Amino acid sequence: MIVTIDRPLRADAARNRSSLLAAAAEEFAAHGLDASVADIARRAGIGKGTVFRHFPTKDDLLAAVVLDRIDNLAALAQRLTTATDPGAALLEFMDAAAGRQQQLDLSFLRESGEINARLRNARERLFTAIITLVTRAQEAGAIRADINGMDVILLMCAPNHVVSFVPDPPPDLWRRYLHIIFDGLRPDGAQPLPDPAP
Amino acid sequence: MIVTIDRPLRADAARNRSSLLAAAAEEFAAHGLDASVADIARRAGIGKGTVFRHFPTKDDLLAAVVLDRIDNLAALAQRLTTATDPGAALLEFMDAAAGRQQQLDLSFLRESGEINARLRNARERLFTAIITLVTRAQEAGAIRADINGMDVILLMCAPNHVVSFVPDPPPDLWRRYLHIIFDGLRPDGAQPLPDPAP
DNA sequence: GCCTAAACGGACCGCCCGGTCAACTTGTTA
DNA sequence: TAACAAGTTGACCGGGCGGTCCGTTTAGGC
Repeated sequence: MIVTIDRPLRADAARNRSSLLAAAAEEFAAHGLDASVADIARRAGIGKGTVFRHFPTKDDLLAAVVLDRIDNLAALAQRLTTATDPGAALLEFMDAAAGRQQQLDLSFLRESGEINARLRNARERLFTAIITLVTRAQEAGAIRADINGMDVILLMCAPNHVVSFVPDPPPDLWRRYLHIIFDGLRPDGAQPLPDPAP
Repeated sequence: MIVTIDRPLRADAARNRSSLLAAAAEEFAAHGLDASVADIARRAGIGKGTVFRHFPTKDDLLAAVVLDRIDNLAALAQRLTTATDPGAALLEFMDAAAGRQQQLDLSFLRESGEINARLRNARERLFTAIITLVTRAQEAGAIRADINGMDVILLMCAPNHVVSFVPDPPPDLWRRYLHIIFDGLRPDGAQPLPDPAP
């Protein structure tokens, strides 16, 4: 068992840590998981060794970036569970979720393993909040009944991915596809879905 | 200028070439662009050097695999342009397109550069066939008017990508998401899309 | 201002990858 | 069946990656 005493970070270390996280977020957004640690370090203006002092592994660094985003999303989702218009609330949530590069996050959704407890915890918060969001929207008749929290999680990431293939995407193009997908969730169509939700 | 005389391949070379292509398709499907040439060669039961004799570059090998798929898709799309029910035809096409791993293909859709002429040609055929498919479906009132051929191309790849994040996906789960997305293309919703098509 | 532990940084390591090459094997043709 | 071109192969190369290490710098309590 490893015992770590959380003494406060030295001022310069704290500064470096935050610019490192910012740089990592940008670099991962730009190059996906292939972003190199050396590039991240360069962008943050620190040495490569310093990166590994803060995060023992590239994966740990990625996890920290993702935790940040999942945390924010979970907070937003929880806030929206009390909105007056449940349909609009769900749309707003998916809009916020799709607006950022989420590919990385998704790959962490399935890791059931030994990721750090905070991440697993944040994921749990996010999941349950989304489920309430979905349930309320269904009760309000805003979306079809045979939809899942998982469906929403999966679909909200599609727009960004899809847009990533067009050469010079207008910055809001993803909204177009989110809109289409959200329309697909509406109860109008009424034909049952061919497969059960995961 | 390089002049190549197309003499017929030796029997063993032809055999190797086709098992190489099959192995490459499987390996790319399993590991994406990160599939290593060595693994592909091993799966095909040939030496790594042989791979590079048939295709001077890993990218050329990928292009050959993709060409195959694009060709098939284009043929299907052309066949469907004369179907009696244009709405069903478009759905059938998207179904066939989504049913296979298309991520690779998409990345080639945007390469305007110096990819080989056959590939560019097949892509062109695919594009125009899809556009007719979409136009006919619109004239039949099966899908909304503010949709593009490009929209269809982009969206038809989303289901597979989305499903790739669920741990042990049932083999037909992608159909669920294709269905949702296709419902989003239906004219019922009627609210105009927030952004113009690419 | 001094001292020490904390933090830093970049040279360095081993690994894996795409791609090359020259020695070897094999299909083909007369 | 002989002889040659076509094809095969795996050792090898250079480069880039994640990760390590140790000499150097620096923040902050006294």
